[in-house]
Order: sequence, then C-alpha cells, then structure tokens
Amino acid sequence: MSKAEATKARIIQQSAVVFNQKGYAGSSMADIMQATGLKKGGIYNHFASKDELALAAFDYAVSLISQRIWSVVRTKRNAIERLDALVSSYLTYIDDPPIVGGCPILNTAIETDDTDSPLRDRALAAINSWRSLIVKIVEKGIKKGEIEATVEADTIATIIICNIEGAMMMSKLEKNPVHLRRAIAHLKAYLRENL
Amino acid sequence: MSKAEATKARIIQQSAVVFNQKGYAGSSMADIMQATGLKKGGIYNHFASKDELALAAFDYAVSLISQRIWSVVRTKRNAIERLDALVSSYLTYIDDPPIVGGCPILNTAIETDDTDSPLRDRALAAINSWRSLIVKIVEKGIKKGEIEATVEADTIATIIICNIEGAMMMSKLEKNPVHLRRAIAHLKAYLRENL
DNA sequence: TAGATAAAAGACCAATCGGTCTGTATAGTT
DNA sequence: AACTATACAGACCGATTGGTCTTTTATCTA
Repeated sequence: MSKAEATKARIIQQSAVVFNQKGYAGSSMADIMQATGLKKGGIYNHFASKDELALAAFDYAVSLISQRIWSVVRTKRNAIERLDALVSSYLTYIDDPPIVGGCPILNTAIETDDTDSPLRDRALAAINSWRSLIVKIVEKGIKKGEIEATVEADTIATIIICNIEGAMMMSKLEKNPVHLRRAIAHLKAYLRENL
Repeated sequence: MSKAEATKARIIQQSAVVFNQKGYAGSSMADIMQATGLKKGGIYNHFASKDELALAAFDYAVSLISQRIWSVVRTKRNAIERLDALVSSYLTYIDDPPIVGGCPILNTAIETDDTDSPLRDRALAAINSWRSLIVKIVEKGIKKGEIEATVEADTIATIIICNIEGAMMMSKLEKNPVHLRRAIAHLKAYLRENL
C-alpha cells in the first residue's frame, strides 16, 4: 500500500467516527481536518467533496459491522445456532463496539430517511443486506429440516433487527446496557419458542 | 390568544416539522423562515436563538405523541387491555402520524446521544416518561391482580419501546409499513404470553 | 541520486450560517 | 380616533461553511 493509499484509508477510518458521532450535517470539514490532522488540501486530494467522503466513511463503517456478523455466523452450521449466535453477538457492542457512536446503519437511516440521497440508498441497502442474511439462514434451516416450514423468515428478520436497533438507541441514549441485554434475552426466548 | 401568541405557536408547530424531517443540525434558520413565511425579525422576536426554538419545537412534538398515547390508554381500565391498546395504537402512525418525519424522540435521541446538550436531556426525559407510563400500568395491574406478580415491569417497557422504535425506523426507511405491523403483532403475542 | 510525479499545506473564495438592530407597520389600549 | 407598545421586515454583521488553486514538500521511479 502506497503512502497515498494509506492516507486515504486513514481519512476514511477517522472521519467515519466523526460522522457516526455528529451526523453528516453536524460534521464540518473542519471537524474532519481536526480528526485526521490534515489540512484542506490533504483531504481534497483524495476526495472530491464532503459527500463523497461521507459515502466512503459509511461504507467503511458498514463493512466493520458486516465483518463482525460474518465472523460470528461462520462459526455455526445449524440454522438455529447461527441465529442464536448472531443475536447474542450484539452483547459485544457494549464493551467492544465495531465503531464509536452507535450503529451507523441506524444513525444514517434516521438522518436520511426523509431525503432522496445516495446516503439513504446505502442505508437502505445495508438494512436489506442484513435482512436477507437472516432470511437466508432461516430458509436454509427450513430446507435442511432444522426449522419448521411454517416459520415466516421475513417476520423473523424484522423482529430481530427492530429489537436490536431499538435497544441500541435506548442503551446509547441512557448510557445503560440493560436495554440491549433485555432485548437480546427477549430475542433468544423468541427464537426458542418460534423455531 | 393574542396575535403574538398565535404567531409564536405557529412558528413552533411549523418548525417542529422541519426539525423532525431534516434534523437540528440539518435545519437552517432560512429553512424555518421558508416554512413559517416569516423573516428573521419575526422569528427572533419570539425566540432568542435557534437552540431555544429547537427545544420548544421538540417539546411540542413530544406533546403531540403524549396526547395520542394518553387518549388511547384512557379508554381502558384493565392493565392488559391498556397495554394492548397502547401497542396497537402505533398502527395509526402510518396513515395518520402525529407529526411528519417519524418519531421525534427517536430522531432526537439518535442525533444528540453523543452530545451533552439540553436536547439530549429532553429526549432522555421523553423516553423515561414513556417507560414509566408502561411500568406504572404493569405495576398497577399486578396490584389489582390482573397481572402475575413475577412479571418484570421494566423488561416489558424495554421490549415494547425498542420494538416500536426499531420498527418505526425500518418502516420509515423502507417506506413500507409491514415492519411496524409485524412488530405490533409480535408485541401483542408477547404480551399475551407473558402477562 | 536526480528528476518526475504526486501529496499536502494554506491562502483564498463566494455563499451561507446564526444572530443583531433599526425602521416601519400593525395590534392593543384608552 | 389617537396614542402607545410591539410584532415584523429587512439591511447588515462577523464567523463559518464547503470548495478551489497555487505553492511547497515529500515520495516514487529511473
């Protein structure tokens, strides 16, 4: 990796934290300059605009989350175990979050859902990718006879995601992990009873 | 109500929609001027700063939600029926939302949860007030023998709120009410099985 | 190691930001 | 109807915004 590539990667990583904490509208290029230690020229040499950097930063933040999800799901072969491990893995988001500032998908979804912007498209794509992962695990489990055929994969995905995201919001706002723990316990019981 | 009071109320109502859709950092005074049809002088005659207006707008948005919740809860006397009606009432948020732009508590929580600002304090207070309403309904139900004494009121509150808020985010982002409907159906089953 | 290439600095730009202030029009009071 | 109080318009302010461009500095290649 050349020095230029390393610098670009560093700008993305450090600005991702700024954007995730302060929001896109709430983050100025001055904030990015401070976080990276670079001046205008150093940043605009790698990115054409603030928007372009924001997109790169969001993609990077999502990749951090995707990596963690996959590294957990990969360890199990049975569908029910996979879902259970996936749900439980969010416990680690308290002591060892993939990125500071909460869930970037949630943050970006809330900031952009009334707009028609590339950033909204990315947030939508990220949610859909998460949903489809869960749906595929369930459908594969049905095919292999591990899960009853009557189970609605789409519903399972909705319930898992909205519990995790809602609990993230509550625990983040109250600075108290108890809500995330309760939601995860709730989801484990839900999966036990419905799969 | 004097003309001044009417104007102030109108500024609050109309700016609440702007803030709720574009966020606080994303809304400029120019946006507020356009939404209200007033110029700088007309707005700053009633509010000392953008922040002061933002607080008033948030309080107003929360009051709209509180009113709706209370108007629903009031119709039932039994604790289980109250919780069921409360959960079901969020179905109306699709066709007839209390305010355009999604849940203001969720929006404000996400935008301010990394800050130490009055707005964050208000979002926190709004969530706590919602939580304590649910907790009180459950505890009263236990006292009256309608709900088993083993039920954890705090956990019920967490699960209801995080399902509703998480589903709001998903349905808003995807422009598809199905997630909110699934979450509400899920909550009704959860209450049926656990109360 | 010299020369070419590219990365970063930092001065600079117009536009917009939140906010102030004075003049004018309108509302409320007698 | 006349006077007073205030609601509002709109010009104006310095600071900050995202972005450009030239110059300097560092890196890569021959």
